[in-house]
Amino acid sequence: MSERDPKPGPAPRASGAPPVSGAPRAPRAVDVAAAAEVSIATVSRVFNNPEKVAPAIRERVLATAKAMGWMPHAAGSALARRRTSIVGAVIPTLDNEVFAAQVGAMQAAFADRGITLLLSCFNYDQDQAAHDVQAMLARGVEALAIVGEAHRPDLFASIQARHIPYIVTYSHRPDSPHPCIGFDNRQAFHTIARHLLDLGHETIGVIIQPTAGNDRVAARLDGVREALAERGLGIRPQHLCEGEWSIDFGRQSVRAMLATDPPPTAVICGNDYLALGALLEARAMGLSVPHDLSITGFDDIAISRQLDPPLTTMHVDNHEIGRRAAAYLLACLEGSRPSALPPLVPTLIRRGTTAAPRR
Amino acid sequence: MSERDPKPGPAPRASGAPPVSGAPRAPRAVDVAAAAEVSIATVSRVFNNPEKVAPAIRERVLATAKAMGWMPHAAGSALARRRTSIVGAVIPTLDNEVFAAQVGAMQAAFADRGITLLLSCFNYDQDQAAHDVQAMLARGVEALAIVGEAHRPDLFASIQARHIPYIVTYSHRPDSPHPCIGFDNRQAFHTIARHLLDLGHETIGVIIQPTAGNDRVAARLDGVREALAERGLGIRPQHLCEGEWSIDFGRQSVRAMLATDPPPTAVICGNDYLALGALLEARAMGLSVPHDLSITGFDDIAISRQLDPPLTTMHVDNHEIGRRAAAYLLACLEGSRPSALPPLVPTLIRRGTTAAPRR
DNA sequence: GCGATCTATGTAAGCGCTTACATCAATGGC
DNA sequence: GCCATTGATGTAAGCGCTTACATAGATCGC
Repeated sequence: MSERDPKPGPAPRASGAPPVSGAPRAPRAVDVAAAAEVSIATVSRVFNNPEKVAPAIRERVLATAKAMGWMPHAAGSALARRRTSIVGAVIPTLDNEVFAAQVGAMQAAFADRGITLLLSCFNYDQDQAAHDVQAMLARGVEALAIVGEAHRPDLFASIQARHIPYIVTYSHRPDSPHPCIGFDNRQAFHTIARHLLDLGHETIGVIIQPTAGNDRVAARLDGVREALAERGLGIRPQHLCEGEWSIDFGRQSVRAMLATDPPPTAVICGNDYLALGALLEARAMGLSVPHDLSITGFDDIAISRQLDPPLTTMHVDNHEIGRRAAAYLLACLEGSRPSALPPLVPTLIRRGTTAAPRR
Repeated sequence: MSERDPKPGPAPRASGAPPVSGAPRAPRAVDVAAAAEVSIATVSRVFNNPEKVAPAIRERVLATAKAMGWMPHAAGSALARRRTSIVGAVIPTLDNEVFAAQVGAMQAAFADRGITLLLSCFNYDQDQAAHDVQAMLARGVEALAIVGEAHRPDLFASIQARHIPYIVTYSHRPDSPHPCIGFDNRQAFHTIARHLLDLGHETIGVIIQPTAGNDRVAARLDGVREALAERGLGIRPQHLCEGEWSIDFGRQSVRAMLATDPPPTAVICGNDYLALGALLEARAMGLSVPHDLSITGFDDIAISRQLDPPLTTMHVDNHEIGRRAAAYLLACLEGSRPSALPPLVPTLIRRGTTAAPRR
């Protein structure tokens, strides 16, 4: 057909010639097309619209591709199709089983739809989170799930500028500007505190993660304060320990608290890891739990039920959060505009670490 | 210059015109170039070879890009550059803190070099693993880290066909055909068994993960058998429980074992979760650990040290495995061909759950 | 002061793929 | 039996970016 006038310029790579040296290039669609004696378009159709290709040819192409070990290269198709089939998940850390479970569930849900999950762990560092989101946007993620809403405003701004669907997980505020799937942290801790108050506790300690830059944790503390206030009580400063969640921090906090006068008769912990530490240390100090000290956790991680005594905590179904987040994003990607998501309701699991205070 | 003869065909998108409807398209390099009054090549250089651009222009382009919220789109650059800057990690599950730690460490190491980590959890299913690897290859991963070497042969074959570097983690056999970073599972369990034998135990039970399709676990069992055989001992069938690793399986196994006659005086567990279950159940049954029953774990997960009594186990530095795997792959990507990797040596941590058997 | 050398920038050719449109053969209606 | 359909396949135009090479000033040596 139309001959293009040969211009000076880089000599076109002689595509038929064997590679000059070393590593054999990966096969491309055009190679498969040549080998199967069809056009490149047909090869593409076999993989994207198989019903549009005659069965005989389809099989031949499939066989050829398999023999050559060829699969459509994602970068090329992403470009042509303007769809990367990648979504991103932004979580604080994999070291907490709670987030690992969410990621696992999302990954499974997306994999079913041929969507790849990109993961970022921001280690509770807002700058890291903002940076990671940028990187994900550059990678062309089509949707984003993010733990918590206490992030730099430009993080959300840059997502919104791209008009891609996103969802905040592990948190739920009715008046949040963001779509979110999770539970009401304040309400949950209100429930826990109420449980202890109803048992007759009046001096209640709190061991909690750092509240700065963590909306979920701040809400939890508020929930406790609110419940106590309703009974005319408060948290004494010496009964409030805030620090990195870890079993060790739970241990040292409970030890410090029990050295105060009067000591608390119950301790509310921001998560199960802290509660675990509190429980182990209390027992190591020779206290009887729950009679000398009641302890509550949050999340209901796997070991909590196994402890002696088993931990009273609130159960959160993190796999369900992951699944619902994935379902929401998937729905958005398919064009529907899902309506407000109902919050999950964590349930109080009364086990062996709470009881009425000793008189 | 050379006019191309206008042919019938799709009308070129009037790129200057505002989008006809709805969603504003994401800005492209060409838009930034136009706005900054430079060529598209200069824009690209600003982001890839900034030193080749005059400072004044560089700043102008940077400012324009920022104002427009533009970043080079990964799919486009991957294609042009023939480098995706993606590597894949293939692990059994995130529910085990051991693998979560490896992934976390790798992710951090790669992120430093601008490399994105793609994650797949194959849930101990070999077909899933093979499938996931295919998907990753299609995504253009430039390297791959895979837990264990008990995989379908075509999994390794397809990696090798692509000539991309890979590494097997959490396992180390001197005679493995694959580069690997990990430890000698057989040796490690030989050490554990020896520890118990040296304490005077002769009736030793084993609670272990399914060995089928799991080279690491099979090697562990071999290690125990070998150590016992050296003393003329063996594992009685009723003292060998093989099943899914979970705290509950540890519990029920120990209960079953203790109902046999004679019961074992020590139990070797395939990992800390199983040991945890064994310890909790033994205590719940009123036994004194370690005097009535010695228990060992493997991995040294976070809670193990915190238990009462603290668990005797072997410590494996999984973050280190992740870091080394990442370092190895990074080195390969930079062209060097690192030599054989030395195995890590897990260390026996004698804590409170092992002692001489009661006479 | 003039050609040789550099340096900064622009031009355009792909990277590997998808897909709108063109084409061509086979089919069916009347 | 001929034209309008229909269905299968091919052609070629991008998708957004990088980079080899071309080019045009600026700089420098003698």
